[in-house]
Amino acid sequence: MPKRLTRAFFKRSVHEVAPDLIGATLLFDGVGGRIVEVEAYHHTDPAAHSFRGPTRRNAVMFGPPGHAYVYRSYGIHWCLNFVCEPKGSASAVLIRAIEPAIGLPAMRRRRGVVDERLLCTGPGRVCEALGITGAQNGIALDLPPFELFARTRAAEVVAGPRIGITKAADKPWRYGLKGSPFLSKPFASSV
DNA sequence: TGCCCGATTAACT
DNA sequence: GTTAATCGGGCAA
Repeated sequence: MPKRLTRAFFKRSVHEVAPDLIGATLLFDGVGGRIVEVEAYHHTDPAAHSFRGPTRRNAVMFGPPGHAYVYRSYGIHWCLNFVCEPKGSASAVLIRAIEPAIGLPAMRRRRGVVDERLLCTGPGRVCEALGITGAQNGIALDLPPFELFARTRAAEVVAGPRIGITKAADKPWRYGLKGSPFLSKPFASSV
């Protein structure tokens, strides 16, 4: 049986937690799969929502680690983050893609597509497939309906520049499972 | 207050 | 390749 991730797992820098999440299993209300792509947003990072201080939207980022930060992107989509580091540091990991494994019918119904590669490849798609909305903003990651399990085997993690940002776009803070067909975009570097 | 832009996606030409 | 959908935050006026 895989080991559950506790709140202590998130009491570290996003730059440690983010690569460790690759290969971990994320379930929401019994639906989900392995995390194959994430991005780290440190509070000193100009691209992070928390960079300019607390607002009503990003308040959860300034709270305790091990909780979900869910925000609306482009006024349309929901994006799921895991808050990291000691309380107040305001750093988080964006969940960008999942390999669908459990609850495929529910994901297909919510997404309105059949192709597995279109179910959870992208931050907005992950939330739609799992049924996550702003209603889940601030809830704990170690309690239902969330279930998180550590990876059972070592994962080959690749890193590269983050997607869809203009500030600090050169920083290689996007992490992925090497060779996964469920990445939202391929990683440039091989080997 | 008003205007521009953004951690996106799907549906166009 | 481009563009619409749609809203919170930052910043100028």
